[in-house]
Amino acid sequence: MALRVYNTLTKEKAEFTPVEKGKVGMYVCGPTVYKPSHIGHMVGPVIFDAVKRYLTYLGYQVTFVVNITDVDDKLIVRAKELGTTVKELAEKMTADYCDCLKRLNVAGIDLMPRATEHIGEMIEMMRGLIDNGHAYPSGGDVYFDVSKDADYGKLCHRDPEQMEAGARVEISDRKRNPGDFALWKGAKPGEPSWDSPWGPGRPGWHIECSAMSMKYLGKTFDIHGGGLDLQFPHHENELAQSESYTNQIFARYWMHNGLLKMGNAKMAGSVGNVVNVADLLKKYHPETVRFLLLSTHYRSPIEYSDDRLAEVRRSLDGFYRFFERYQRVNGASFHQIEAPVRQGEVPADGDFLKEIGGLRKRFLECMDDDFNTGGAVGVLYEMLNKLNRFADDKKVEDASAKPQAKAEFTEGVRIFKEMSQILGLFQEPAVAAKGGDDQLVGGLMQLLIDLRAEARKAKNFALGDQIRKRLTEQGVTLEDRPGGTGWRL
RNA sequence: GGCCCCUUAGCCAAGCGGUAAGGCAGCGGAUUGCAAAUCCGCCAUCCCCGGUUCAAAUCCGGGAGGGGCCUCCA
Repeated sequence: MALRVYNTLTKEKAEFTPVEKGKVGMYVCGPTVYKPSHIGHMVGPVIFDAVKRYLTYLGYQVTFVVNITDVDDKLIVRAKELGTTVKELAEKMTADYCDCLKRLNVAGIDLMPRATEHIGEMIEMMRGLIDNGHAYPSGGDVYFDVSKDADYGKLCHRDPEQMEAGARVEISDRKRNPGDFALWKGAKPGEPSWDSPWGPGRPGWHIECSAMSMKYLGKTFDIHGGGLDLQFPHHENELAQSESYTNQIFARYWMHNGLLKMGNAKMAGSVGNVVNVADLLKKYHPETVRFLLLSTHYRSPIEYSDDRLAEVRRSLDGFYRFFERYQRVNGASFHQIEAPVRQGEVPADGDFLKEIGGLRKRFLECMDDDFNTGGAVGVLYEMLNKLNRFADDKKVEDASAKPQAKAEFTEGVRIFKEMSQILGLFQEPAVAAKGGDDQLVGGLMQLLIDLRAEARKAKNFALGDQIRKRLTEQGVTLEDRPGGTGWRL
């Protein structure tokens, strides 16, 4: 089966074929760095990180670019409020953004170009657009002339005339048409500015993405992604100016992710209901957040709430307990397993591995179908169930377990790991139980477990249960397993 | 006012014409001294009304409810 991708431009799924065989260029719109990142900012990066992982798994060499908008009205206003410079604010907030990405295991971004470092490219592009009649300077500004672009509106499937009807576009006597948008804004006193043939100023919002994406990925590249709310005007304008400039197709596949919802409204700075990533991560492990974002298909809105996060946290427990189980069987951590990337069928002997192989196939089919991570996550749960069942049936934790059974079990776990890596999940121990590494706590726990064991041996269950009950009150759960008693927080 | 999209069990969520994945919660059972963990089983006919089809959650038309965009927004 081949990878199929939904394209906003055509409104349908089509088989994915890159411009250049074996390579993929992917550009995703990043944040305007004027405030700390909220969770909504993480949706795109996490999803496209998974997209890159999967494309890489399929053998493509992927270049993943996320831009940083480091000059803009909001930055100027915010910097003034804080009594700092735009540059300093941008640097600080970019660091925050990068830190959030790192914690959510978004590891695939190759380049993060800054708008302010590409003024030259933008000027060159504007010059070209003015020369070919698609843009015009006006009173120190430069505008894109929408009326000169025959297929303007094709991304959003809108007729420009209809849009203008009830539109509340910025009125300016410098524009020829109300729908025209600024490529360059003439400097006002006190604002950061750069020299240009049209006088000092700064770039408009859309031009940076055209200039930078084409610089790093070429005039025609494969995937352009971003939030659904960026479709218009940002992406429509980006597309219009780029294709007017090069006379070539800009991005071949436009992918738009659904927005995060708080209750029944989207989460956004403009709505004022944002949840800071840094704050959130104080309460929930990053993997819980990543898992939540990948549990839904990327084009659907994602329900966000504290209850939901708590539920995800609970549902993740099954995986984490299984990893502990694996460690009991093999003595090594699940996280150290090397799971090679294998194309095609995995050779399988025996019903168990055939079953796991079948699930692996289903997982891959989900990903092939427009990166259906939600379906893929479901398959992961099914694998977990099969793995546990096999472990129960064959008693792989017992010393008497057959080496053959243990080997099959281990191979099954490797396949599970191979799949989970594609989603960027379970890469590191997520619940290194608080205090679990602490020698003193470990020693004290062993003491209590030993005392309880003695009480139980003497059939003093009342005392044994009291020890367990009081530990439960402290948030410690005991598990009596064949090989002895374990505990976790 | 215009343009899009969504509606699947108590909650979250796959599904893209062939008779409803998965998770959380709940219930019953195995296991356990009792638990925990794990396993087994149970738990929906897909917002409503029509239509197309041998066959529809899936296609078409209408209705109801919710959301997004048209303005900065991931």
